[in-house]
Amino acid sequence: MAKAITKRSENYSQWYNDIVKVADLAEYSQVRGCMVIKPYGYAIWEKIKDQLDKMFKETEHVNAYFPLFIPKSFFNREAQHVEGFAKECAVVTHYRLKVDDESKKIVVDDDAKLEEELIVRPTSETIIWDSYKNWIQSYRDLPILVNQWANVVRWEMRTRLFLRTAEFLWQEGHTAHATKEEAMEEAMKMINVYRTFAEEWMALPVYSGHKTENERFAGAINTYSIEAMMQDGKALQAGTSHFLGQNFSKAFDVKFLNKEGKLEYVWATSWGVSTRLIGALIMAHSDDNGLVLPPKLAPLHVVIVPVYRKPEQLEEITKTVNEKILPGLREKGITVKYDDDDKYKPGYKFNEYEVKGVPVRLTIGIRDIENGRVEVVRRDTLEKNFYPLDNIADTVEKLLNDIQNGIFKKAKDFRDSHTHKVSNFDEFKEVVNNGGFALAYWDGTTETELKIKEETKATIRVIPFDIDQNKTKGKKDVYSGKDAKYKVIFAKAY
RNA sequence: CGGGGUGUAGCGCAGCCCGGUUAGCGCGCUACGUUCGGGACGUAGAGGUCGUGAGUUCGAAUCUCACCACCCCGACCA
Repeated sequence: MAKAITKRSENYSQWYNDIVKVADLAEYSQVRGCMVIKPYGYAIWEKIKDQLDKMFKETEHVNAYFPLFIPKSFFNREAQHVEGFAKECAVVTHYRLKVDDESKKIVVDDDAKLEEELIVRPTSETIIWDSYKNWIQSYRDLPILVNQWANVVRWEMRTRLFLRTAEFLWQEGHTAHATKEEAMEEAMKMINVYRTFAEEWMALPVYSGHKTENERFAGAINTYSIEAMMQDGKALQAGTSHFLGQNFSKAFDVKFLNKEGKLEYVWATSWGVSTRLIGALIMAHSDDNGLVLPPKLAPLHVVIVPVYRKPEQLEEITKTVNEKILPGLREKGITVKYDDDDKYKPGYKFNEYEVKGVPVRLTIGIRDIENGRVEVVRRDTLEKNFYPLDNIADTVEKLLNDIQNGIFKKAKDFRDSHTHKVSNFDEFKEVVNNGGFALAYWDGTTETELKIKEETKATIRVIPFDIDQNKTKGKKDVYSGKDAKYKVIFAKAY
């Protein structure tokens, strides 16, 4: 065993690191906290990106691109926003290097100091709203429904591949609207897009709902979030959508003339998901044998491994594969690789594709051709079966569907069985400490929320949309014992 | 920023305490041969500014000082 994977039960976070490594998704670079996303990891990001981009366009959004650098002064405009990001900004102070006369080494040229420092964007609200000021004069200019695919930098203290890196890739939608209602609707629409994407494409069941005031995005009036459960029972915030009210339009003085001829401030939203989704994918579905990917996001759906001894045998297998397998699969839009590389043995290949989470493997040898069959292995269950060569494309197509649905169900069953209603604080602590979501009543105060966090490290992940909050009457807060306002999900989070 | 740790071949490490010829080991890599239905084996080989700088010494991977970088555990975060 050249590539050992730590078992989840032994050390969950080491297991995660091992998966990233053996599946060849990413590695740390020479730059602190920054990762190199390797081709296979990037291919997954491209699948995510392509589908989301399609969904954004279906909801009438367009893409644009804004600068990487933001003048420092822009951050002064929105007080809460600065406060949220100031502590983790990379700052550009100079624009030139020179060779030092004495040491002969490259040094920063002190003569090339910037008049005003530039901040490497931690998020783009400020620079975008500065532009929107010029774009918007009339209600006829609204709405603006723009998305940007970009990288951002947040100088985090502690980083983890995909989950929290100093630089990460994401998309950020920034919309401007004439009315409050329309903006609120937009924020809700986009959290639902995220939810659909998570559940239908990532096979990742999520709870969606409001964030509490304390957990809100810096500068937002309201933040919606989708929260997923990882296999250690911890929560991962997988996507957020914010109703920003008029905070940014006021900060950047973006007004429009309405139909009545009156000047009004514009209403805003922003929403984003990042390469963190790849971390979610890994931690939700993978097992001790390696990565497990939902077929809809797998860069490669099917790999075909030939088994042979002599060149003539390989030739015969190749002929069969080319004639009877590849065309049918490709016709169905299934991505397939025939790995006839003679440098590696079948056993090596089996493991290679298994750790990389390729959903379906076909193994074919001379014996199989004689019997008109092929061995089919599904990655999620590792089940092996022989199927007739004849309608193999249909078989594989159905199998891919089964896997997509199967891993969603598995993840949902896991989440549901680790989500518990708790009626007192002892139960609460037990659920949260054992890894799980606690459904509990909350009195609605930040004070209680913070005390619970201090004692248990659990936070309110979300005030779920699909819980009728009117039914909290007569219920008591799980910690304070005061009258409950909401029924919420508490958990330890990444 | 507080606490701990590590820098030696592409990767993972030993050697350092107690200085001494040519700096080792495993994996990986290259060539050839035998293998090939779950990570094959043999033989031969290539690969090193011992993190950087200064000092002690006849002699430094090893001792001293400074610096740099990274990792782990906390507080903060998508």
